[in-house]
Amino acid sequence: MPVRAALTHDVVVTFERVFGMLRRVLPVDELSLTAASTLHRLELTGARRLTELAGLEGVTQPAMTQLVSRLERAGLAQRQADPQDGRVVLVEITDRGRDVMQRRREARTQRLNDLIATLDADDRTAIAAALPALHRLTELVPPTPRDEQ
Amino acid sequence: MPVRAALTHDVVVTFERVFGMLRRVLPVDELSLTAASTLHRLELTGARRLTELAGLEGVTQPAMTQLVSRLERAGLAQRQADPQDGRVVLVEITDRGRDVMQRRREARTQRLNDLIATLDADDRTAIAAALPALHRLTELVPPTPRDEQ
DNA sequence: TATTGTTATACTCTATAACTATA
DNA sequence: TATAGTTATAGAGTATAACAATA
Repeated sequence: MPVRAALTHDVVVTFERVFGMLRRVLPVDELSLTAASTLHRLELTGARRLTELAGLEGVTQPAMTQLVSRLERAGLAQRQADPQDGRVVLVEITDRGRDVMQRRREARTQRLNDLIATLDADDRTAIAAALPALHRLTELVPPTPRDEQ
Repeated sequence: MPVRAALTHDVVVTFERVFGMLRRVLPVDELSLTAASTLHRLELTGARRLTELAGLEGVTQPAMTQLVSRLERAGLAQRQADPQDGRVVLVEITDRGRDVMQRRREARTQRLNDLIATLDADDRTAIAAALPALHRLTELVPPTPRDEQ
């Protein structure tokens, strides 16, 4: 289907432009992409096993071990023992971690707000109208791609 | 303006979800974000000075020196002398660099295409309708934020 | 003296391989 | 013996500070 393929190409090019723009506009505020994504997941879903987090975030188990150690050192997450299985480490976000994520979202929103405010009403409407579709798009990805390997 | 602020908040949250989804779906294929962005810029605009690239990409001069060295080692870009000014290094993309970028875009398009194809027609239409607005949004960012410092 | 770029050094983040502890 | 996690080691990618070369 040529129409669909052309749309996809435009989507890829536009997403890459948006990526680049956000990378320059939004400060990393001390959290790596994986760190922020992991904390966000812990915020939404509660405690998770370390290996499970590694699979969900698409990094190796040693990488997640180190990320969790860094988050723990920064007071943003903490390890817990699993009473059922002595091998397992459960990871959960701390109150401070929630605060940091909250402030991060506010700072990013403020930055982007200045840009979006300069768009005309039609453009803002078009973006707003696409958000539900984009949200559904993100939900299409199998959440645990590594679990099947 | 509450409407506008609410929109921005939703945009930030959705963009972050899209970011995370793309990070898991699209393989990095050996190019870092900065490397891909730099090559893309060199593709579009031709040879640029090293310091200029550092400013455009939002990294320091030493970081760009090292990135260009890695790109050169991989055969994707090359340094050239500036005949007008002996201090200046001009960087340009190679034919192999263009090939790599082309294949990268094709691979990403193919991956995303599978996802987008599963959306319903209304969602695809909404996303397509938002692309021009998103493109304009990316153009709002001053291209060389570090030049003014 | 100012500008352009490189080198030196250090830290984060990632990977693979080898290891420890529990099941 | 298999699974969960950590430690060891190496490389990419970034920063700041010090340096060399050219203007």
